[in-house]
Amino acid sequence: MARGNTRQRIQDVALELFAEQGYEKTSLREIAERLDVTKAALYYHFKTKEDILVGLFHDLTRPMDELIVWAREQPRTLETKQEILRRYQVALADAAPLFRFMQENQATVRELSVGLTFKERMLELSGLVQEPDFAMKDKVRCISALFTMHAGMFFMQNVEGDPEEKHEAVLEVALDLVAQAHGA
Amino acid sequence: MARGNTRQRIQDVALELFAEQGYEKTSLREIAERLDVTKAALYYHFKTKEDILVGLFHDLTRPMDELIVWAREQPRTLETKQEILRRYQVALADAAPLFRFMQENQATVRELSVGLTFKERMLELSGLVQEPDFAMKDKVRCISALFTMHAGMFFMQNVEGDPEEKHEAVLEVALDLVAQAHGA
Amino acid sequence: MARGNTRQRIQDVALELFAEQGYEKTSLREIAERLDVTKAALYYHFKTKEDILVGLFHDLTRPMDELIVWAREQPRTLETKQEILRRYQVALADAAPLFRFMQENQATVRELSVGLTFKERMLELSGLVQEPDFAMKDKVRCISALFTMHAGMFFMQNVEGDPEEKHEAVLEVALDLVAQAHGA
Amino acid sequence: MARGNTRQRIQDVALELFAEQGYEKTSLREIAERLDVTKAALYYHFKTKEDILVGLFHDLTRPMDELIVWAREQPRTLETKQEILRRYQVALADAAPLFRFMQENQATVRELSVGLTFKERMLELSGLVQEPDFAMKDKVRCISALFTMHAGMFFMQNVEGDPEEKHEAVLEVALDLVAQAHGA
DNA sequence: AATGAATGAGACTTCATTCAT
DNA sequence: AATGAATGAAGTCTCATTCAT
Repeated sequence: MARGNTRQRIQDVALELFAEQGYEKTSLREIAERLDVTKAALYYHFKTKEDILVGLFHDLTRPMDELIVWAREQPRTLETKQEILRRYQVALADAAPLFRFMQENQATVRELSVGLTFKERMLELSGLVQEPDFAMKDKVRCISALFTMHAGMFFMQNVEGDPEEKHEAVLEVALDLVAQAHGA
Repeated sequence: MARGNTRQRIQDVALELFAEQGYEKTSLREIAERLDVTKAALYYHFKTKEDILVGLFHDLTRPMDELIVWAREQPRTLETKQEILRRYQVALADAAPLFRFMQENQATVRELSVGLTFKERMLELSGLVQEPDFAMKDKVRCISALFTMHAGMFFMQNVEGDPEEKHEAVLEVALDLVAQAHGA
Repeated sequence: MARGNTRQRIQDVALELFAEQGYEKTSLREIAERLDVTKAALYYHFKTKEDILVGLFHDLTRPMDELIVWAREQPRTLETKQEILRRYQVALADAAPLFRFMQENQATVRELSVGLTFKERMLELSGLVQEPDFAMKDKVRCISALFTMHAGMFFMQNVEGDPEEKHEAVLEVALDLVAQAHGA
Repeated sequence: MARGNTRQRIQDVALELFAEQGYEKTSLREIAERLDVTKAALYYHFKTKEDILVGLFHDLTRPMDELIVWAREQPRTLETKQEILRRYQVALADAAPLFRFMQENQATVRELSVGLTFKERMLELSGLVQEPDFAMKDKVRCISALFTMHAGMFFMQNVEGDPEEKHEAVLEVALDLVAQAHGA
C-alpha cells in the first residue's frame, strides 16, 4: 500500500525490536514479519543486518554530532559546559530508544563498526565537559554529570514522581556537578 | 587427568568470554574448545547455557547480597549510606567482570531469570541510600552516587591517571553526593 | 530447477520413512538427503518436524472425516453400519501407509497434537457402528468389526492368498459381526 | 537400601516408562532418575538399552511361549482353539503393560532383535487357531478372534461398563468367531 | 520494489555409552 | 554394586544471506 517509506518503516521496527530484545536476539524474520514483508525485502533496502543498525545510528546520532561540533567551537567556560549538558539531555530524550539500545547492548555493539564511533563520541563529549588540568576529583564530577544524565533517562523510570520534575532534578544535579568541578 | 575443578574452570572461561563478547555471541563450542573438553561435558556440569550464567551470578553476587542484608539493619544515617557506598565499591571491584558483563548485556540479560534479580537488587540498593521524604533533587543525587560508582568502574578506564587515585576520587564524589542530599 | 512440488515431495518421503522406521527414528537429515535438499529447506515448508506429520495427517485423514460426517446424518440402521464398514475399508486402503503408521506408532503419536484427534475419530466411529442400548456382547461385536478391518489391512499381509479374496473375506466377517449385533 | 532387587526395579520402571512414552522417547537418564541411581548403574545390570527391553520381553513372554508349546501338543479341535483363546486372554491380562508396549511400538520394535520374535509368535498363534484348509472367510474369523482379544485389552478401556462384564463379552465374541469358523 | 525458495553454517541440546575408581 | 566424569554422534532448529523471477 504505502511505498517510498518502507526503508523508514524497517528502521522504525528494527529500532523498536533491537531496543526491546537486543540486537542478537532480534532476527530479520521477526522484523520482516512485523512489517508483513519477506526477509528478502529487507535486503532490497539494506545490505546486511548490521547495515540496518548503521543506518539507524547515522540518522539518530546527528544531534549528538552537532552538539559536539557546536561545543568544540565554544569557549571552555562553565556556562558552555552547562549548556552542553542541557543540550545533551535534549538529544538523549529525542533519540531515547537508540541510546537505550546503545547502553544496553554495549557488548554486542562493541565490535560492530558503529560501536567504536559511539565510544569515541562519549569520550569526546567527556573531554568537552572537563579540563585537562582539573584535579582528578573534578574530572570525575564532570563524567559523573554525564552519567547522571544517562541514569536519568533509564534508571529513573523506576523512581516514582512527575516525569517533568524528575527531568529537571536530574539536570540540576548534573549542572551542580560541573559547577562544583569549576570551583563554585 | 580430570580433577574436581572442571565446574570452576567452566565458569571462569565462560565469564571471561561472556564479558568479552557478550552472552549471545559466546557459543558453548567456544567455551568447550578453550577448555579442551567436549560440549557434552559442559552439560554434565550445567543444565543449560543460561545455567552457567546463573551459577556465575549466584557465586559472584553474594557480596552484594550481604551488603544489602547488612544495610537493612543499619540506622538510616548519612554515615551508613557512606559506608554502603564504600562497601559497594569493594563489591564492585571484586566482581568486576561480572558487573561489567551485567552492565554491557542488559538487553540480553533482561529476560534471563537472572535479569530480574539484578534489577531488583539495584532498586533495593537505591532505596537504601535515599529517603522517601527527600526532595526529588536529593533522590537523584543519591542515585547518581551509585551510578558514579559504575562509571568509575567502567568508563574511567578510558581516563588516564593512577588507578588508585581515580578510585578514591570516584568514592569521594559519591560520598559528597549523598552528603549534599543530606543537607551537608 | 525448484518447482512448486517440494512441499508435496517432502510429505511423500516423510510418510514413507515414518511408516518404515517410525517417527522418532526418522531424522530430518534423512528426509532431506533423500530429497537432495538441505535440512533448512524442510523448515522453509514446515515449521517443525511434528508439523510435517500434522500436514500428512490433515491431508490423508479427510476421507475418514468425510465418512464420519456422512455417517452422522444417516439413519442408525444395520444397512448404514454396513455401508460405514464398506467405506471405512476404502478409506483405510487409500491412506494405508498413514494408517499403518498410526497403528504402529501409537505410543509416539499419543502426545503429538495429532494423537488425540486420531483417538477421537476412532471413538466417534466406534460410536457410530454400535448402539447405546446394545448388550455388551453386541457392542464388542461392533468394535471387533472395526478392528477386523485393521487386522485385515496389516496383519493379513502375512497370510497367503489372493489379495482381492482376502479383502472381501475381511469385509464379510466384519459385516457379519454387525449383523449379528443387530440380531440377525 | 535394598540390594539384590535393583535389576528387577530397573525392569519395572523401564516397562512403565516404555509403555507410557514409547521406547525411543524414554531415555536412560529418565529411568535412572526415577530409581535414584546413576545411568552407569544401569550398565552394571544391562549391557545396552535394548538389553533392558530384551530382558523384559523374555520374562514377560514366557506365558505366551508356554501357551504355544501347550497348544502345539493338543488335538486341533474347536475346543482346543477356544481354550487357546481363554488362555491367551489370561496371558494378555498378566503382561498387559508389555503387550500394550508391543502393540503401540511396533515400528520401533520391528528392527530390534525382539521384534521378529514377537511377530513370529503372533503368526504361530494365528496358525494354531485356524486350519490350512479353511475357507478364507473362516481364516479371517480366527484371526479376528485373536485381534478382538487385543482390542478388548486396549481399546475397550474407552468403553464404559463393568470390567468383568467387558472381559467376558470379549471372550464370548472371540469364542463365537472360532466356533463359526468351525461351522457351528 | 519485492517474493519464493533455498542454502550453509552453526546454535543449543540430548543420548547411549564408557571407564577409572 | 555403583558413581563421577566425560565423549562422540546425532538431533532439531534458527539465522543471515542469496538469487532467479
